[in-house]
Amino acid sequence: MIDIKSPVRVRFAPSPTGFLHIGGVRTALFNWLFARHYGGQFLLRIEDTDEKRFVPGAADDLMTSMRWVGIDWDEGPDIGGPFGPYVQSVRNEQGVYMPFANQLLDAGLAYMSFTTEEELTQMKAVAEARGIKAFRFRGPERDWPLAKQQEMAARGVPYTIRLKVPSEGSTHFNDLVRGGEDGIRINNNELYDIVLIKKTGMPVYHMAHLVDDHLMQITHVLRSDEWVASTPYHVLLYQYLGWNAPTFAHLPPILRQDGHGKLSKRKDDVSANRFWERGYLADAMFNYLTLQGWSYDDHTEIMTRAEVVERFSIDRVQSSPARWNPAKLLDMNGIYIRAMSSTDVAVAITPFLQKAGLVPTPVDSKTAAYVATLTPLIHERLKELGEAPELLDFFFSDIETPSAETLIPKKMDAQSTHTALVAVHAALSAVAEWQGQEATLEATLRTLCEQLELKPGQLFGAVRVAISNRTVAPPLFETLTALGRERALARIAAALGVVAP
RNA sequence: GCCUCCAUCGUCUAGCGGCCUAGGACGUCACCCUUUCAAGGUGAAGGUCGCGGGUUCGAAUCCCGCUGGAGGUACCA
Repeated sequence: MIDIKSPVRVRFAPSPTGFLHIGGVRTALFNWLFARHYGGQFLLRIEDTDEKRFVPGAADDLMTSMRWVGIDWDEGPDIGGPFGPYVQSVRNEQGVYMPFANQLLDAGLAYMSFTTEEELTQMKAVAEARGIKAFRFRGPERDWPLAKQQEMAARGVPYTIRLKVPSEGSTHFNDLVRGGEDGIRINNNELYDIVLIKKTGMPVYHMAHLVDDHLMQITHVLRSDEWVASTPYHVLLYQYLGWNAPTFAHLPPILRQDGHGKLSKRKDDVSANRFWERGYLADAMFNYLTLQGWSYDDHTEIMTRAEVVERFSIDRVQSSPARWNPAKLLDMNGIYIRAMSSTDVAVAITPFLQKAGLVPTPVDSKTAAYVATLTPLIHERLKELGEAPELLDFFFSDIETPSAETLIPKKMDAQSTHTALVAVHAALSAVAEWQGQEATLEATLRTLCEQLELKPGQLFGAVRVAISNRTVAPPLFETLTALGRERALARIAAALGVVAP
């Protein structure tokens, strides 16, 4: 059992470079769960130090995605907080980072590097040509006196500020989920002098996130697995700055469905907003994501938010990768949909019906009532709310008269189908009031089956196709009454024309 | 290439030295229910616990090697 000291402060710090994808949501979720379980704070910070990849609106989009899944934050760009602002570009404008870079410069733990990117690639190429397997950049200026560096800078030569990484020894850190008891150790000669401040004056991730984590009093860093390789730099930076490092926990990656590589928003259709667009329930997504890299025991899967918060522990976070499994998510979504009341489902599917043009916007009370009567017919058949329009469209709009091919049931021909449908039309016409008379209608058609010596499957099938122009539809008699006597009879009449002799 | 991490049914996972002839879930298949499709019920197939060595009376569980996979190797995060 890992002992976590309260109070904890954790954060999710995405960079606004596009839609938030499922992997990002999972990282945010685990941080949130950690904070809520241990009664600490969870904050959101926007890391927009990459001017080139910045996408306008991405920060808002990502907050929408997080809220959708049910992740709220105690401090953040939109709500502020005692350690704000929570956007790095703004913090940089306020001069948050430079003093610390200067502190390192003064202490001789960082240096101004005048080596250009071109020169660097050149140096790499030369090293490679000479057979040096792994080129680890250490700037020639690292041994210059600070005065000489400042002199160059004063002449207007562009420079970056690089961390002076030791060439010898090793750097070690512990991780709550990986590396075992001994933690992770890396030889310093595997490291290179990373850039802390770009020549534009903008801090790089390593610098910015670390300063912010310290200033914002972050106690635990739960982040994606891809950061373990750069954690040694962070450990070094904490030492150089004289700060205590937070506790690290690197979360397992979510691999693509084929297991080849991490989930990526470019190659995989996994941006969070895609899921609510298709009719995934936030609760289902929450529950599914919870299980990507964490488990409670050997059999419990369906859990409420409160239960997960109560049960979450970092000990049970998996160190091996999870794999994106849409089929499992789909199944879970179905479970959550079935757990809803039909009234709630009716409300939930309405936007999808509107989007499909089946229902007016705003929806009038009469249509809303109709949707409510239709919903029970498809409720348990729904795995994505977005499937509702295709399941219900024939209730809202005219159908194409079915072809003879789809209309004629198994082991029957046009002649017998025609005879059957004529009989159906007559028998059904004889029932004057259909409202609530599903049983009467059923009895009527079953009697007809006996008279015509047909199996229910055959006769019912023909009627189903006649009224819906589809072979798969909701239960027949509920469909009939929901459609209404007049429309249903008209459709049957139209259909029997198709198989007329 | 080098460095780091990871390794149980197709997939997600339980398992932290004897309860394991390895449990659950998704998916797949069969049967039942049944007017189609779902849902529900029952059941089945599916893992020599990546491979090879150790340690131990005893290993999926501990150690070593190998293999495989992932991540990193940017003035991106």
